[in-house]
Amino acid sequence: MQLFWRRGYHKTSVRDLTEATRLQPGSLYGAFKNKRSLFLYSLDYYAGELKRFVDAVLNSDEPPLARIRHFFEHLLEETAADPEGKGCLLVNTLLEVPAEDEEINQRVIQALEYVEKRFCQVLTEALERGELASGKDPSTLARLLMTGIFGLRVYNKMHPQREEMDDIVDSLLSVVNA
Amino acid sequence: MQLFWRRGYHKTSVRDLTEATRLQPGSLYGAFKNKRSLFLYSLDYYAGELKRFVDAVLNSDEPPLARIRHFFEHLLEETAADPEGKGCLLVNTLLEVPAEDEEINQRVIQALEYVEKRFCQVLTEALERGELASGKDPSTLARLLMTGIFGLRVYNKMHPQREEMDDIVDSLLSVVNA
DNA sequence: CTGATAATTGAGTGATCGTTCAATAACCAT
DNA sequence: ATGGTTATTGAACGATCACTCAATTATCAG
Repeated sequence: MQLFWRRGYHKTSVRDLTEATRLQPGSLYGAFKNKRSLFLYSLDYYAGELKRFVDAVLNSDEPPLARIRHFFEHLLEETAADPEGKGCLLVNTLLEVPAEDEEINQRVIQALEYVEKRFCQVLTEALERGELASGKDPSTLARLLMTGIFGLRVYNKMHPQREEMDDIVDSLLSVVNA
Repeated sequence: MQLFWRRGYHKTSVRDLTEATRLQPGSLYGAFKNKRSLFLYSLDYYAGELKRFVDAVLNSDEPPLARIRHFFEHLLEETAADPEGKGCLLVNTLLEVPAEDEEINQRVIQALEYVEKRFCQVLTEALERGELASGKDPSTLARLLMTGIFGLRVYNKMHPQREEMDDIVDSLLSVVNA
C-alpha cells in the first residue's frame, strides 16, 4: 500500500513490490492473484483506515461544527507529517485510473461517498441545533467540504506550506460557520 | 497532448503516440528528443492555452467579481463538455509525477501560480472598489479559489453531475462575494 | 524420525517498454 | 534529369514489464 500510495499504481512495478515485501514473485503471487488484486487489497485497507478515522473524529461529543473543524485540523496535521507529499491514495487513484475501470473506481468513490455522507449528517445535526449558517443546505455544504479536501490535497503538491493551507481551511469553514 | 491528457504520462506508450500521430517511431524521435520531451512540449502547449483562457476571462471590462464568476462558469462548461473526464492536464500531472521531478513539476506549478496571481490581482481590484467581502485578504481568497478549482476537478471524477458542481461553485463564491 | 503438505525460491516466460538506425523515399535547387 | 539534402520507414535493440512453475526448503502431525 505504501508503494502504491507513493508512486501510484502504474509506476509501481512487481519488482518494487517484491523488494519492499522481501517476498519472491512466486510467494507474492501465491498470496495475491496478481498485481491488480494486491492493489485492490491496498485500496480496501486504506479505505478502512479512513473510515475509522472519519468515525473517530466526526462522532465525538463536541458540537457538530467543532467536529468538522477538527477533521480539517487533523487533515492539516497529517499533511504536515507527510514530507513525501503522498497525499491521499484515493484521490491519487481517482485521477490516475481511467473512468472506465469500474472495479477500482467504484471502491474509491464508495469510500469517498461515506465521508461525504458523514459530513452531511453532522451538518444536518448543526442545522437542527440552529448552528448552521442560515439558508445553507447540508448536502451542498458537504459537497463543498469534499471539494475542500480534494483541493487541499492538490494544493499541497503545489505549495506545501502549512500557513497557506491554514488560511484556506479558515476561509472554507467560514462558509458553514458564518 | 490529448493522449497524455486522457491517460497520463506513464500509461501513454510510444506505440500509442505513433498510432495517434500516424508517425513512425523514427520520425517521432526525429521531431522530439524522446517521450519525456514530447510530454514537456505538451505541458507547455496546455499551459499556454490555459494562460490565454485565463487572460481572456479575467481581463474583461466587467466588475472583478463577475469576472471570477465567469471563470468558474466556463470551468463548469468545459467540464460538462468533457464526457471522457480528462479533467485538467496540469492537475493530473501534479498528482502523477513524483515531487522529486523538478523539471516537470516546475512547469506545472509555474502555470498554476500564474492563475493564482491573476486571481489575486482581480480580487485586489475588487477590494479597492469596496466590493470584496469585508475582512478578507485577496491572496488568501486567491488560494481558496485555486483550491476550489482543484477540488472541482477531483469531485467531477467522483460525481460528474452538473447540478452538484453548480451548487459547489455557488457556495465557494459566496465566500468572496458575501 | 517420517512423510505428506505447504511455502518459498529464483530462473525463465512472452509481451511490451522506450529507443535506435541503416535503408529507403521524398524533396528541391541546379 | 541530377545530385545532395532531408524525412520517413520499420525492423530490431536491450531493458523492463507482469507473471509462471519446477525444484527446493520449511512445517508439522502422527
